[in-house]
Amino acid sequence: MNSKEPRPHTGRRRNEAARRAILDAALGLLADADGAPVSVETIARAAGVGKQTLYRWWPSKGAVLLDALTDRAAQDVPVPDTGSLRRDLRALATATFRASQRPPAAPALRTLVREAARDPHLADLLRTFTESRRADLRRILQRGRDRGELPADRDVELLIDQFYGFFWYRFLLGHGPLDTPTAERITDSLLGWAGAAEGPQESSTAATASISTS
Amino acid sequence: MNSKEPRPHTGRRRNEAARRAILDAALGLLADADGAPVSVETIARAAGVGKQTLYRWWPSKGAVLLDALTDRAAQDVPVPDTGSLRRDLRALATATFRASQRPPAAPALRTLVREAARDPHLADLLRTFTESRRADLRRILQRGRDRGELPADRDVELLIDQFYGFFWYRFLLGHGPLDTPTAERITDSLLGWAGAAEGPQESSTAATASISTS
DNA sequence: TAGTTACCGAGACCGGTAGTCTCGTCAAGA
DNA sequence: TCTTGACGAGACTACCGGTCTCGGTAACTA
Repeated sequence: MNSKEPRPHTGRRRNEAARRAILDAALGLLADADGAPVSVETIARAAGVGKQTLYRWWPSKGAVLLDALTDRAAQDVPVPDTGSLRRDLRALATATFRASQRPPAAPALRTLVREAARDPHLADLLRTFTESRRADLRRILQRGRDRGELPADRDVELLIDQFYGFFWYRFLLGHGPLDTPTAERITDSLLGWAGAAEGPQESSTAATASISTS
Repeated sequence: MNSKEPRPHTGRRRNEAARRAILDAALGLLADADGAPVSVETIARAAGVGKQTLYRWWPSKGAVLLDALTDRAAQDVPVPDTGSLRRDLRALATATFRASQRPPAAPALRTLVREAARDPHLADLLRTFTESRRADLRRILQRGRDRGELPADRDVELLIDQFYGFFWYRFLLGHGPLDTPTAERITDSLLGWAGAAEGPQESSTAATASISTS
């Protein structure tokens, strides 16, 4: 028949409180146990919920964890558009580093990556997440190139991977700082530490002397 | 008593064939199942060996995997010392990228990192491995700085993390090339793309002129 | 040759996990 | 009141890392 007609919903509705309880419990556990894996049993128990309720709404444990994390940390890193490439990049770096450092994001994200290492489902989700961040940075760089702030022959993909590679490397290994001075230094390193402050720095030789101060 | 005297070895000796069989089986499984986890059972079965034999000689599964990988890929990336920073860095990048791409290293290393994400023991081993690579690069950069090829105010640790961060990011995500042109581009990007090919590109440091000829 | 020692393959076993399935219950609409 | 589907609870399967035990066997010693 015309089963196209979506049969009106009957029966008990989804319990929104349970959804929130699951996400909250997941985020809390992600944040607490730094590095230690978070089990489904633990999440369900902490949320006061049956495992089946969890699997009814999410396809895997990884999906729950990612959902719990992005649920809050979504808009922590806005994409700047100030009209200056260097300022945009510096702002993005600063916001990214800062968001990655303050709890509960830091331990949660670390645990999430560890889980992704053995959960292909979660790995996929995480890949699309990072790809969207890469796309944000790509837009920033291309705007800058259109304005002539970036030489046309610089490899944008290379720059993107240098930035996020640096970030993830330091974030996951945790052997070096990810603070505001670092954000400025990585910006200068990517765009050319010569002529850092402002103005086109061409004529490679000339500008160097003036700025290397800061 | 003088138990200091090491009692001469008695009893059956270690079976070298079993050792090799285990390492070969481990490497083969690491290489075959890209990303898929490798279980101890599988290794033991493939090597025709009891699990206990494996645990008699290695403290954990991760140790076996790392041993299997470094057993062969040890000296694939020699540390260059040509007298030119740019040439050294380019050589290191090229060798690193090349070694990471050719089988069986590539899938095996990827699997190894995934295993390390949930095996703290293996994570430690892998950390010391990467730290030694970082130390190699640090020496190269410091030699270059001593020769005046690198401005004294450039952050060496930042450069190291930019390089290896970029490498691991591309290697693990696999979304961009790690070939020879990329090795040259990342070198130029780190050392300054201006005046990349030849000639001194800045006036600030006098020494630069004399050596960068390559 | 006989005895001792320690490695060998095999596999049972333990604790823990992801995901499935079933049960009796409960809320929302017809 | 009856149907539907979500709910909490937890048993269950399948798998894995790591431990333990077993009978057998190679290498060395007396």
